[in-house]
Amino acid sequence: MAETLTINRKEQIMQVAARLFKNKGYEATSMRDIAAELGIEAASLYHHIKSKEEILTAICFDMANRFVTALKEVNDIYFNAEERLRMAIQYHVQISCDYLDATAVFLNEWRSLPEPSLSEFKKMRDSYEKQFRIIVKDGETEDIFDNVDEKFAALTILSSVNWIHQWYKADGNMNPSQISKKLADIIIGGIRKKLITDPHYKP
Amino acid sequence: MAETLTINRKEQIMQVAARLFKNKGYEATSMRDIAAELGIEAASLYHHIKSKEEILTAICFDMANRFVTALKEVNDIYFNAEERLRMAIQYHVQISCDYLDATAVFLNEWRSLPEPSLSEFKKMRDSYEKQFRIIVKDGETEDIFDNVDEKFAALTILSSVNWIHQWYKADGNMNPSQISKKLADIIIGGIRKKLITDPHYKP
DNA sequence: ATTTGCCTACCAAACGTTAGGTAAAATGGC
DNA sequence: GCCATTTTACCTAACGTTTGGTAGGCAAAT
Repeated sequence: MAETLTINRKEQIMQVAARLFKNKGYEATSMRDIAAELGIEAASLYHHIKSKEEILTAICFDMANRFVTALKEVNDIYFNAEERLRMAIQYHVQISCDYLDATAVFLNEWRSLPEPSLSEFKKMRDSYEKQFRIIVKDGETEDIFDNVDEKFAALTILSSVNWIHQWYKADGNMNPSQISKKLADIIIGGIRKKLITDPHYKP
Repeated sequence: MAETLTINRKEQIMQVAARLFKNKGYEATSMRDIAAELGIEAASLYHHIKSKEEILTAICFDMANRFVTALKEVNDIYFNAEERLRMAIQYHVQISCDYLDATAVFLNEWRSLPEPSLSEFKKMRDSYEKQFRIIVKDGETEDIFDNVDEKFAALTILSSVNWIHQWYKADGNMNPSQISKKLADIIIGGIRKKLITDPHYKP
């Protein structure tokens, strides 16, 4: 979550919670843990938030909306499949790096969402994944991508980008733009149509 | 875990626990949950196992050893980097599919391991990842792989194979061998050296 | 005077686990 | 095969601790 000069207590709670949820897991993080990080008592958190579940729900749906909105933008601005895929990966990587903690929570802790949020979340996630499938399918139609199983390709793409929260460091030697370019190169290189004149190519 | 005709109670506990840990998470799964699945009382579990943590530790280290052993075999049997990488992916995929529940626990629940198991686990995991890096590096030396950042490539490879537990179904339309071949094709296709005669290639 | 944001005290429920007991199964001697 | 003894695998009851959360109070800020 983006840093501002002064943030209110609720926002502090969300940020600390996201960090602790990422590192320990939602279930293993107590309200007393969160409060201690903020230098207050657990009961005081309830002045600002309704419940522990409210925190998790907010983090997960905030991230879901970011990813969905970014992908919509990609589809609105770009037209050919390779560009869309590159940009989709780039946006996804950028958001993941900008919101590392919340992304980790989004990816790993949704199982603890209460119903009906859980079902709703799964729908959003499935819809997001389907968009990647459509892009791959369009690439095949445009004769630029191999005839891969587009569900498989989409899952592979998403799985490779969804691990960044485990190793990315803002002060590391790769920035989000470089990461997304390298990732896109590998993935797109892997699903792009090959010519038989390529002596390294084995069908 | 492989199915045998009759398994003892301890093995039943491990299997049920792995399934529940995968679906609900370790922390959110109580001993009463596990016992209920087996039709007994939670206190009865302690006749067969020492503690909840013992279950998690056993699952995680059992899987770690499987992956490590398989990779060692790959390195002993195969010699060129592409073959090693293909086989490493194949073994990894096969094990993941054979032990879906335990793999998910291995990948997602290690954070709850007690010390010193946690530190030991991280070492094993880092060592396993380093082996993938060596394979990629060797491929560059053999002039078959692009000059990619081998840490990045290894992480990308592992991230793409480590999502299978989320969507693989034994009765689906792809078996582990097909999955590993497709995955290896995409990944290796993505990191393989390209010729400038390839008209689709943009440096 | 009212609002805000914290505190302390407390609650009911849930947790992993221990201890003692008992019935059924297994074992070994005859 | 029978029987006494031992072992096994469960049960109930209970423990100490932790959890998410409520309620009332108070001091500082508005």
